[in-house]
Amino acid sequence: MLTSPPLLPAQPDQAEIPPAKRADRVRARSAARRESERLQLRDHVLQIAQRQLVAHGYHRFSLREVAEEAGYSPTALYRHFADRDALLKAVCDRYFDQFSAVLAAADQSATAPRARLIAQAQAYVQFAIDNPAVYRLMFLERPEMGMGLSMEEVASDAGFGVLAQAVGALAAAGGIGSLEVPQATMVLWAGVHGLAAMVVTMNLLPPQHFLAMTHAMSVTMLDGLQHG
Amino acid sequence: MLTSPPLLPAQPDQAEIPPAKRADRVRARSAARRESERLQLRDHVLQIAQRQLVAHGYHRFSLREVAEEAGYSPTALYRHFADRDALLKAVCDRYFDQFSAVLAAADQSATAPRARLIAQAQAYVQFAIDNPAVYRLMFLERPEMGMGLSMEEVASDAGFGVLAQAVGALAAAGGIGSLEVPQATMVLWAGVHGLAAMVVTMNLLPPQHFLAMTHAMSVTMLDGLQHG
DNA sequence: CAGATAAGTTTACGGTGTTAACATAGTATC
DNA sequence: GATACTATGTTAACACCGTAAACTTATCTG
Repeated sequence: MLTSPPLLPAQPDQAEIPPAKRADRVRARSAARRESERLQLRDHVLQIAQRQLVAHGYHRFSLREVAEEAGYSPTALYRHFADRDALLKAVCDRYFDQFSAVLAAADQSATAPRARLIAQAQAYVQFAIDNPAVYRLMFLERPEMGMGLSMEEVASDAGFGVLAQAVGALAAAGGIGSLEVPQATMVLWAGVHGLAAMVVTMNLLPPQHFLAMTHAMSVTMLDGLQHG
Repeated sequence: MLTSPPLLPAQPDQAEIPPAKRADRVRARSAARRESERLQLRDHVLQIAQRQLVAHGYHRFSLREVAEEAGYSPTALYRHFADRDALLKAVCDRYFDQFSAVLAAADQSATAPRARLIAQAQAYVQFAIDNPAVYRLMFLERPEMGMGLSMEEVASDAGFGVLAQAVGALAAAGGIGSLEVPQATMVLWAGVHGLAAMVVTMNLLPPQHFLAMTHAMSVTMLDGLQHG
């Protein structure tokens, strides 16, 4: 919000500002600018990496090719990422945020716990249909790179939180029989994850069928939980 | 079934056998022996490939290293396998037979359809626990190599047949509500597959917990099918 | 015996991730 | 303001990888 900007930026009265403080401010802003440039570059590289991952899949994904498209020498990326897997993990993290948002949106499309969970399941599998290479990277190819997801990582994930909360609401409404909430949560996740994994690793059926099967699986599990 | 074998194999009377026919027999047996040697070598290589796959996983698996351990030059294996993925696919096929046998054995450990299906699920996940790298190769890394499993391949698999038959028996006993048998079969498979996939790609929980969860998931789905 | 066929080797090509040594620009310090 | 330092690149090099082509050698065939 600048007030009636002149053609030339107003020169601050240098006499009123101690030179030392001004130097400090310049230094701070310079550092901030460099940091921002660094982040911008990182973002640029990640965007390219993301597209190449989608295009070629995990094991054709090439660090050198990313560097070339980004306009760097092959080894330049090592200043920003420890190694190939670190770069892919960064792509992964970015998608986890997006995935959580998708699940949260689906969750808010309904109010009854049962309907919320069904909507989540549909959105979950739809995400896998839309981003098969990404889903594989996020959930299936973890052991090929660094390491598999730990329970702590999952528990702190926003998307898992959305699921866990809906299951809690279901339990509060008496929709869960003998199972504990954490177990019911894992069972529901595993069931939908199984369908998603099939979508992204096999050529069994056209995607629409998998959405129908997701519905069937959801209601089957929810019925089973209620009567168990 | 040889009758009282002498110390030395009986020499067939050469005078009574036309030389031409004997030559034919020698030729046939020579071909058979060569074929047998070829299969034996193939088997040997597959055994080594199998161990290295388990040790290193899919994407560290190296054709050259297999050749070295088998005592061949790197390119020799191309006489027996089209390429790296063909070799891995051969390993895969071998394990599919073993997997089917495991499922069939579990199926026969019970008589009631519900109990048969629960036993199958337990054996299924137990197999994944015992052979994580192999399970990944068989079901999760198909797109990285040639191509994903098709519906025809699955339908013709013995293991899937065991499952489908048990689901058919369950339906005959009135254990399935509104779902069709094929859909119920896929839902059950997908659910258990989801747990197995988690076992072999994540570090969420110790394996025993997953066996307990497999039981919980099985009964939940079976209950849901019945009341659906 | 001559020729075809199969199995295996050597050599070579283009690709990969990654390390080490060097260049350079921008910043901090005296 | 010269000097040292740090961040960010580069180039060169290493050790792999899968795979194709040409060559050698043994075996079987007519």
